[in-house]
Amino acid sequence: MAATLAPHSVEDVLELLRSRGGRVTTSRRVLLAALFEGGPHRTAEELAGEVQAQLTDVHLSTIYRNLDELERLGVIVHSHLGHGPATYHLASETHGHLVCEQCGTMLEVPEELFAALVRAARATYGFVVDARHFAVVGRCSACAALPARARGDVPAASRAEVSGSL
Amino acid sequence: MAATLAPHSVEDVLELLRSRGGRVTTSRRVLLAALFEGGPHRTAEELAGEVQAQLTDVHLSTIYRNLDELERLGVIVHSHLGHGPATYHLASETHGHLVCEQCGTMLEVPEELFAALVRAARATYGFVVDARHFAVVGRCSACAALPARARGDVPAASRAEVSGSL
DNA sequence: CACACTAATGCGAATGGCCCGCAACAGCGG
DNA sequence: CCGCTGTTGCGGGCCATTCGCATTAGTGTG
Repeated sequence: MAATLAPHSVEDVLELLRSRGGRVTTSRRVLLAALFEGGPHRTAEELAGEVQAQLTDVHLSTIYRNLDELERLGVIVHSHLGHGPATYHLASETHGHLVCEQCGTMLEVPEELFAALVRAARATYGFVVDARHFAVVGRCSACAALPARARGDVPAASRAEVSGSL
Repeated sequence: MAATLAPHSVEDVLELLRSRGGRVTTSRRVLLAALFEGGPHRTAEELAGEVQAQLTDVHLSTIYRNLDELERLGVIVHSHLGHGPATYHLASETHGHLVCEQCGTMLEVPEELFAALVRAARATYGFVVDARHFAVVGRCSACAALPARARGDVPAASRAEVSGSL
């Protein structure tokens, strides 16, 4: 709910913002443009980079504040993939994540994959699952094929390559 | 190896440790005792507290290093519940977590709850899910009943009370 | 049982991700 | 054009975790 504010154009969001007593600033406009144009899964820092490409003086903390605000408005959502920084994306582009804890590859998966879990959690515990917020970790098909507990031999060097070649 | 090292007594683990070229130190002994005796879901800092109650000079970084080591051996597992610090518990006491992002309450749930997801992920993507490592977030029955948009009004003050009254 | 070899530790400092307080600034309604 | 108040830049702070390094202490061996 929250009234399904999800699909918006930049202008729509700005208007929503204004209607809530917020103000339309350049940094917000640019941040929104970045969110709407670029791919999903960008970290605050990446987004900051994109914004700063056009507006050199935008401070990281402003990015965080604006991301928070947008999230409060229901426009975007952030997820924690693996151990690294959170990633942000439009609420309308929502999906689940499977992250390989061995090689760092990330798979985006449709929310339906979680349907049974969502149903069971609600039925059994009255708990409404938000399958998008935290990634589901495990091992991807390639790594799963390796000798099971090779983990000891392969330190977490992988982490550097989060999200593989996506 | 590779093999179900999960259920151990303190001594078993120490022996495993030694057999891998590791050394049995007092801090490890005490840390293991804490892990075996106390409840699940303790953070590194909490564990450090318990260890230091008996061995005043154990440094936090030693706790982290030992926890890492134990995890590498497959003796313990750590999970990320909500946004706070990670929690550690014995691999044998494994279960999933549902964390309410509104009030912070945590539910421990049997792994079966994830059975369908695990099956689907493997069937569709060849991905082997580890449902324990990251919590599944959402809203608990109480919070789900509230007007959906209360989020903006209730800052994340909740985090302090993680794990509610369990 | 002493020794050497090297794992483990204490310590402090650093890192990374994120948030805060404050004073200056800038939308927006009037 | 003004003033009210939301926003921003900036710098510093905080928390969880990690690192480097010199020192200490398990261990198998002789």
